[in-house]
Amino acid sequence: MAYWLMKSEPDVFSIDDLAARPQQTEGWDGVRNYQVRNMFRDQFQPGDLAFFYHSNCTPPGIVGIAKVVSHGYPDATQFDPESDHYDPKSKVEEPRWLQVDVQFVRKFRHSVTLATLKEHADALAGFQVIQKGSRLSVCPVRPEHWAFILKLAEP
DNA sequence: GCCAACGTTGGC
DNA sequence: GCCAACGTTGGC
Repeated sequence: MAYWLMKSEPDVFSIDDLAARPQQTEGWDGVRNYQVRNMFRDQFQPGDLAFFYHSNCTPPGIVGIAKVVSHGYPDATQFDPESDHYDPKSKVEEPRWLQVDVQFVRKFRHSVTLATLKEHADALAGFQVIQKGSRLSVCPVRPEHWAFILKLAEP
């Protein structure tokens, strides 16, 4: 079982939105980055856990946990001309973009802000989110980092 | 296959 | 709103 971090802008889709969905489950669609596509395709497994990260907000940080509940599968929005994520170059026979489904697990009483994460740069060496210029919307989390951050969130 | 131009992300 | 960092595109 692997650990992940998934970013979302709370104005667009927050952890509270996830908790309010039917079955508390939502398709993580609209990702248009090949590295993330490959992670969805090759590495994501049902049962994996992910930190839910709020980006582009004040303050940015990890706000809770979601569970991966599907393998990677074609993202329907790439074929929908009405969608913001429409990709005219993607073919149904050969979908370019994948999504996974995630389910709400819990929200932290206190989120772990980016500033807090940076204060623990030593313990979190190699953690992508505190790397300057890190822009991947989905990234792997090492088990020791996962455990360390959990202790920050729920001491 | 290089690389400049462009678009996007996301912290501040 | 600014801007640094990065990914992608497309001309050559």
